[in-house]
Amino acid sequence: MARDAQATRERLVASARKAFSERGFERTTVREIAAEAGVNPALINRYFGGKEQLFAEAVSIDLAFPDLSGVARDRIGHALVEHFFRRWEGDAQDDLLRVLIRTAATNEEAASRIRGVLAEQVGMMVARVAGPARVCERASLIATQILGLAYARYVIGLSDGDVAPEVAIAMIGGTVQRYLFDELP
Amino acid sequence: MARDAQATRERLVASARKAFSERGFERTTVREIAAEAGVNPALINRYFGGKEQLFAEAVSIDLAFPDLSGVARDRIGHALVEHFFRRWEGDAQDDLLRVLIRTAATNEEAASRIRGVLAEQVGMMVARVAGPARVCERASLIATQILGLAYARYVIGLSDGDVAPEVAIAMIGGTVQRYLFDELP
DNA sequence: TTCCTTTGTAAACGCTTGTTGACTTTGTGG
DNA sequence: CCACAAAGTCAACAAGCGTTTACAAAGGAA
Repeated sequence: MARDAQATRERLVASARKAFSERGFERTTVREIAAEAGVNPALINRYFGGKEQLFAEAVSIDLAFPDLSGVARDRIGHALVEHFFRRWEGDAQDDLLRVLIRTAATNEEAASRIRGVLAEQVGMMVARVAGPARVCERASLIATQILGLAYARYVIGLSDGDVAPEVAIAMIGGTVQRYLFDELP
Repeated sequence: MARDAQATRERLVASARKAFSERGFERTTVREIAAEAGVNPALINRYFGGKEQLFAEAVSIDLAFPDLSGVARDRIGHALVEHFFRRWEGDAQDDLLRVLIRTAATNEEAASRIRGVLAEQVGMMVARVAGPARVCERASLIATQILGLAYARYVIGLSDGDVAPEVAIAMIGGTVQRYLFDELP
């Protein structure tokens, strides 16, 4: 080995995540990514094959749902919303959900990725806490609310002044709670 | 007058709306827009000054909230969600909210436009039906849910199979109802 | 040391983009 | 009829993009 190729790969992936999360896929240039990583743009092609493949590699998301077994049944919705808020408050500039939400707007690959996360991770969580009945519908309903919250905060730019975290956790938590457990028509 | 410049302008705006709503701002080219309108790309610069200005002119949105005076107080949320569904079911390919949601992801001008609509139109509606107290918070909460619904359907591509309209109207209508009238913490 | 693979750079390529300025067509008022 | 302004076309521009190709530095093995 010479001059640690592994490390440069990882720096490129990190720069890519940051750039994609700030500007989305189309507005981000490989030249920017390479510059931020301190290397030559050509390396992106050498290591990943191109911009598309770098994106695919940079964006693999894990919602990391918390352990809900110790949470009272009537507080699960609130716990989930609180989980996302905690995740977002930490200034992880490269938060992958943010990358995807921004990028999915004009990128089918990213949209498909979100559908996958929805079906697998959210669906799994719903099945675990609320049982197997109508999992897909409940997961989709929850997704409309959580994606909307993320979109409003990080794309539209609504601030804590517009939706204070404690208000959001209380009210939106109640909504998720309903989507989890209320009887569907 | 010769060869109706007014009509050409309007055809360009219509093509622009359609293109922006399908592909967002960056992915749409002035050449596409002009081709769809059946004219030369140079006319976009002649009439609007450039792509940015065409976008600004093409996107001026009116949510067109229905008259809610005849709706029972405990059904207002449902009526609102139903209103949006009706709006979206009609295959208005050039629906402006769709344009904005897609474009705002990477375009600050569009994001700012949504903030404006939120503050003015949604805020106004909330004030009218629920009174002046904490209008901004209620409007923001409603926005997270409605934007999320639109995002899920038109960006992520969730279908009626994932969230059937009647289920969505019932459940999400209930949510909007809570955001309008429930006591906030 | 010498060789040779790995890691990185430099410069250019081909393409598409938004935009521009000069030109042509068209309808109409004098 | 005929000029003339309005409406539209055409071809080219400069800039930026992702990508490729050829070449230089680096370091371990022989």
